[in-house]
This record gives sequence, C-alpha cells and structure tokens, in this order.
Amino acid sequence: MLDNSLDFKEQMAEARRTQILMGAAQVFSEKGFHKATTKEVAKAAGVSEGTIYNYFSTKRDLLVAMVDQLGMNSLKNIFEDSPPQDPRQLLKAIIIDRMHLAAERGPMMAPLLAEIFNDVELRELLYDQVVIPASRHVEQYVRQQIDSGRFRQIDPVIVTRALMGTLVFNVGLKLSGVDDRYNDISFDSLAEQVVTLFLDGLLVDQS
Amino acid sequence: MLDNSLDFKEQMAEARRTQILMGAAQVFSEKGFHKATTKEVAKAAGVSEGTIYNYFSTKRDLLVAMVDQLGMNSLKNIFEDSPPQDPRQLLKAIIIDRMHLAAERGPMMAPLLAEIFNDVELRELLYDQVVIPASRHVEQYVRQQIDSGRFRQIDPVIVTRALMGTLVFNVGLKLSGVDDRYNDISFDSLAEQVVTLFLDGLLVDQS
Amino acid sequence: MLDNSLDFKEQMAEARRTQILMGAAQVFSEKGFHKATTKEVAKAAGVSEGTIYNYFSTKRDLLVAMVDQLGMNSLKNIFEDSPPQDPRQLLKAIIIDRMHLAAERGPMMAPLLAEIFNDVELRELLYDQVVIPASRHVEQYVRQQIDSGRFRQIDPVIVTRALMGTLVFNVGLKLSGVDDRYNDISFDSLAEQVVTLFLDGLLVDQS
Amino acid sequence: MLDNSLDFKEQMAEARRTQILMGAAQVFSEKGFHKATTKEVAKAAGVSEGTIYNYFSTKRDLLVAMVDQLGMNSLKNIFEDSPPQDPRQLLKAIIIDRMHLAAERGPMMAPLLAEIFNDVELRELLYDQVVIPASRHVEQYVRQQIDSGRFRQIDPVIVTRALMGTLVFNVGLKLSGVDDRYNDISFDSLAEQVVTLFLDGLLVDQS
DNA sequence: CATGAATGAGAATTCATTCAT
DNA sequence: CATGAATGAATTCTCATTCAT
Repeated sequence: MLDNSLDFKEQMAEARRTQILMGAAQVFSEKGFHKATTKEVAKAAGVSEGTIYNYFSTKRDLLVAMVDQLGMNSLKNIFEDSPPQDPRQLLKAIIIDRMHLAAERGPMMAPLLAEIFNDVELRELLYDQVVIPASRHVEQYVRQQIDSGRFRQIDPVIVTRALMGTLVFNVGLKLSGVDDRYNDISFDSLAEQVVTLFLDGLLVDQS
Repeated sequence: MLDNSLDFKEQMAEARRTQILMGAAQVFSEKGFHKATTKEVAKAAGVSEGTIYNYFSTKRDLLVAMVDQLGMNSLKNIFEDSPPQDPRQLLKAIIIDRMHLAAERGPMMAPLLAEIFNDVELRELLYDQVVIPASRHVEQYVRQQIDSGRFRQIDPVIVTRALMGTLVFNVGLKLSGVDDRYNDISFDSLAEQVVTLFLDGLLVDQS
Repeated sequence: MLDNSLDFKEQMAEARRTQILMGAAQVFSEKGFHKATTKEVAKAAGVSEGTIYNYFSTKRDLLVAMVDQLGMNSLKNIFEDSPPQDPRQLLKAIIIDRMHLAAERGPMMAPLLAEIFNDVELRELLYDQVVIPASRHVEQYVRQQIDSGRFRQIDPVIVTRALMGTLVFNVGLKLSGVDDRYNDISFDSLAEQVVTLFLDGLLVDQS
Repeated sequence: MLDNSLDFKEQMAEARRTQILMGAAQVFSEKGFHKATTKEVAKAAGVSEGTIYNYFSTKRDLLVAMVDQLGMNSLKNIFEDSPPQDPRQLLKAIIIDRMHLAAERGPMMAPLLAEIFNDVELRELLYDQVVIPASRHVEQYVRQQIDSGRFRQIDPVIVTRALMGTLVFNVGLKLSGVDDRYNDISFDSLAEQVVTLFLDGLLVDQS
C-alpha cells in the first residue's frame, strides 16, 4: 500500500510533467521558444504559471526535457524485427519511418532545432541524445555492407548525416509549404527517389 | 552637383547600413538574435542605438536585411565561366564553393537559420531570395543531364535540396565540432565522398 | 478524563508551536525574515508548510510569537534572589546576564530587531513585551538610588536605555566581528569598563 | 565648451542619482526596504522604473548608495572649528549635532539600520563608511584626554560605541514615540543628562 | 490535524523604441 | 542625421497561502 501510494504520486507527477511539456511544445511550435511566454505555456497546459516551476526550474528546462522525450525514437524496431534483406526495402522503410516521425514530432522539434543554432549546450545534448542514437543502427548497417563489399567506401558517418540532411530539407520544405513544387510530389514518391539517389546515384550506368 | 551630393549622401547612407549590419551580424552570431540587444549591436557597429533606427525600423529588420546580403552568392560564376564538362569535377567545384561560403558566412547565417523555424515571413524571404537563386543553376544542370539521358530521373528539386541538406549537416557538424569523428575527415575528402555518393550511389555495380 | 485529554492536546499543540517557532528562529537568523521562505521554515521545523498555517495564520505571525518567547527573560532572578548591595557588583551582574542572553538569543533577536525599524506594530509589541519588562527592575533600582541620594539625578528611563544601547552596540559589534579591535577585549573586561563608565563617568575626580 | 558640456552631463546624471535616491529613501523609510517596490520608488522619485536601472544596477544598490551619502557627515566641523576646551561643552555640542543629524537623516538611516541585521556586506560597508569615520575624532579626543590624565582608562572604542548606542536608543525612542515618557524630556535636557552620565557617572561623590 | 501540490498575485529587471537636444 | 537618456510594457520566476486528500 505504501508502495502503491508512492507509485501513484510518481505517476501523477510524471503525468503533470508530460502535460506541461505538451503545452510547451504546442506554444513553442506556434510562436517559437523566445516569443512564447510562460503564461501562454501555462494556459496551453491547463495549469498555473507557478505549477510549471514545480516541475521545471527554468523555461529553458522545458526545451531540455523535450530532448529527452525525443531521444526515445531510435530505429531499433526496424532493425530488430526482422529487417528487410534488400537494401532498397530497408532504406525505404527507414525513410518512411522518419517521415512519420517528422509529421508527428515535427512541431516539437522545430523550436528545438531553432535553438541549437544559438545554444551550444542544447546542441550537444540534442546531438548526443537524439542524433547519435537515431543514427547508430544505420551507421552500423552501412559499415557492414561496406565491409562485405556491397557498398562503396563512403564514411558511414557522412552517409547517415547526408541522409538526415536530405530528409530534413526535403520533408521540412514539403511540410512547411514554402515551395509549391513539393505539392506534386507524394511522400512515397519522395522516399522512392531518395532511395534511388542514395543507392544508385545520379549517373546512369554507361556500360 | 545636386546629383553628386545625392549620390554622396546615398553612398554614405549605404555605408552606414552596411556598417550597422556588420555589427548586427557579429553580435547575432555570438549570442543569437533574441539574446542580442540593440545596445550591443550599436556598440559593435560603432554607432548609437538611435542611429540604428534611422536606417532600420525594427530589430527584426536587421535580420531581413541580412537575407538580401546573402542573396548575392549564387553559383553564377561557376556556371558562367566555362563550367567543367565532367559532372564529377563540376559537382566537386560546387561543393568546395559552398564549403568556402559556409566557412565565411556561416556565422552570419546561423542566427538567420535559427529564426526561419519560427518566423514564417522570414522563412519565405530566405527561401525566395537565397535558396531559390542559389539552386537555380544546379537545378537546370541536373534537368539537362536527365533530359540528355546521362542522369537518372530524380526530381531536380529533390536532388538540389538533398545536396543542400547533405552539405549543411556534414559541414555544419564539422565546423561546430560536436562530433569528434569529423576531425579525421578533411574538407576535400568530405567533398570527394559526397560527390561519389551523389553520382554513383552506395551500391557497388554487380555487373 | 476529558480534562486530561484536553490538556494532552493542548500540550501537543504547544509543543508543535514551539517546534515551528524554533525552526523559524533558525531560518530567520540565517537569512533574515524577508529572504526566509515558509518552505525553509517548514523544513527546519520538520513539518510541512501547511502545518505552519495550522498554528500561525501568517508568516509575520511567527515574528510576533517570537516576541512573546523573548518577553520571559526579565532580570527578575537577579533582583529577587538577594541582589548584591554594592551597585558595582549589581551592575556587573546585570551586564553579564545580558551578555549571556545576547550570546544565546542574539540570533533569534537579530531578525526581530531588523523588523522593528519597519513594522510599527511589531516595534510597539517588542517594546511593551520585552523592553519595558526587562528594564523595569533596573529603572526602579536607579530611582531608589536617586531618591536615597546615592545616584545623581538622571532620568532612570534615560539611564536604562543608555545601558541598553551601550550593550547592544558593544556586544553586538563584538559578536558580529566587524571590528577587529573587539578581539582584544574580553567580555569580562568589557563589562568592567561599562560599569566604570556608568558609575564613575569619564572624568577623573580632580579633588 | 566640450568640457562644459561634459560637466553638464555629469551634473545632470548626478542630479538624477540624487533624485532617485531621495525617492528611494522616502519610500524605504515608509514601508521598509523589502516591502517597498521599485515601482513606488520610481513614482516617488518622479522617474520611470527603467530609469532607476540606468543609474543603479539593483534595488539593493540603492541602499549601498545611501551609505555613501551618509558617510559624509563626520564630525570634522566641530573638531576643526575651534572645538570647545571644556569637555562638557564639547560632548554636548557633539550630542546636539548628532541629534540634528538623526532628525534630518533618520528616515534615510532607518531602513539601512534594519538591513544591517541581515546583510553582512552592508553591515561592513556601513561600519567602514559611516561608523568609523563618524567616531574617529571622538575616539582620538578620548584617547588624548586619557593620556593626559583627565579621563579614566576606558577603551575609547567602548566609550564611543557606548555613546552611539546611548544616543540611538534614546533619540530613536523619543523620535519614534513608542514611549510617552520621552514627551516630557526635551532634546536639550536629554543631551544634558547624557553628558552628566558620561562624564560624571551615576555615583554621587561620597568624599 | 498533517500534507504538499497548486495557485496567481506580484516583483525585480530587461530592452526595443522614441525623441528632445 | 547622431545621440543616448528615458520610457514602461512585458517577462520570468518567487513564494505566501489555500485546500483537497
């Protein structure tokens, strides 16, 4: 019973943290971190301003906490649950997964991405907690393929960052709607073309 | 004489604008747009706070004006002055050029990039003034190569954004120093590997 | 039995009040009344914040309650238990007693003293409850000595306040350590010199 | 002309500082340092809140600045302008001078005195800047009289602090009105009796 | 009665912007 | 045009107090 009540309290506290974080993510994504006020966050989260500070010691702490939330989305599932043998299928599965993630967590990530240009500590945190874990499996896979002679000798780190950049720019531009031309490109088609680009390259075999 | 004095005045005004913009760029890159104060900008530019407002109506206007400054760096030179015929050489030349640009203008661009996540208007402005012009030539080139059957049918828009993302991520990570592994990769080697990735793809020809 | 249980309850309540008051005294003396938080008081007292408000209706009430606690330290003992006949011995006994009190209760009094400069009500309370009772016996004694021709005609009120001020300043300065020169003056020597000053004055008899 | 304009600016700034300090002194003395808000200080000083921070970096800084203002009131004048030879006259002159000071600067000192119980740094500052300078001349005088055999051997430091305490308590109590009995004692009579107490002591010569 | 999470009214401080000189 | 003192709205964070459990 003591244990239960302890658990209960902890669960309540954890729920509150999440509740506040959701409100913060919403407001931050609408107005940006700096223009969002703690009052707005409180309102969006359905709590009072003071309550925010019972769970986070600083407005910036909300950003840091978001990093942790994002860190959980590695690609473990894809690689553990019988990954496709065909590189083409595997790469497409990864890209589709990242696209879904972008659509879901995009609003949460945008204000975070903005701050990493200014906040060194946050940048390192995001890199260590999110980028590294998310790219680990892909890196390993690329390295294996290189070692077995199926992939060219291109540094797996460069490859994974290239893939990330490619997706962030293309998916981000499509989602943000700044370039009309993306309206004619479906997510699936985009994924297909990125797969081709990365596996086959631009050059047509002249053999 | 009237014309002359007008010209003179205009030149002075233009010089002042640039002077202020340089100060702003410096301070913004050091502290980020929001944490930089107009007082600091004034000091860095060597003018008084009031003077800033004689040339820009708003702190945010400084950001907008920076976009124009950046818009001038298209790749026109490379494509106009006898571009290399070999795609490999051409792509590498482009990448090296962009790397130099990143090293030079990176600090000026960082705070700008940060804001496009929050500021819709700025995002569109930057896209129209900088991204579109900078990618126009590459897009055209890719399209030509596709039409002539030398490049695979991958949407030139996707390709150019992929290249941008690839460069921003890889060069940005190398410059910011968050990942030690980039210390062992020279800019030239990075460029070479990106060329290979984009032209040949990862897959080794099994023919 | 009803009486007993009531007594028991009352004793418990009284104990709690004291417990809280001790915690408050400790925290107030460390950080001052205004900078001390009720949370800190609660922690120091070993109770929850809410419990404080079951016994005191206001943070300020804690200060008021402290005044009562201090009011008990009149000089009754010295004057009731066969007071020394020699004024010199009596005065020294009083001074030594007050010095001990200062060393013990000083930390508790400091935040209280600070507030009397701002809080009129508290000032009057402290004066009525502590200063008046503590000086009553001395005042009476001085008046008797004047009436009997042994002391000069100096208003006993002035004399007692002079003695208080003299002790507060000298002992306070010695205890707080702001003036190194007090390190070379023992409490006993300080008491002796104050006795001489008050009984004989500065002037050497020129007779 | 350049010099003049510089002087002018400096004078303006100094005037503003004083203006703000006067407002602060007024509000602090009415409500106490902690309960006084910067908004109230601004209003009392006739400036905006922001202006306060153009001249003082912190609310507490206002207190520190007050210490400096008070430091100027040493007793130099009395000791330099043909001091009375008779100790009785000299001591009375000093006491009357301090009484005037208390009446004038009392409101400014009260909130300061309150804070020295909590704020170590302020305590030391006030002691070094105000107490030490104000008591220097008296200390020297007492020491001389002791050396020449006219005063008893009582540590001059103890004597001056005793005098201070005596005056602060008696004058403070008279000014604050907490004890009705001070209504029947004029400032002059109070001064006379303190002189007698300090020079002749309480004991009537039994010779 | 005990608890401590929730509250929200402030409070100190900052800073973009204005404007008199 | 240049200046920089003045402004005051806005913001983050604190903390005494309440109240449901």
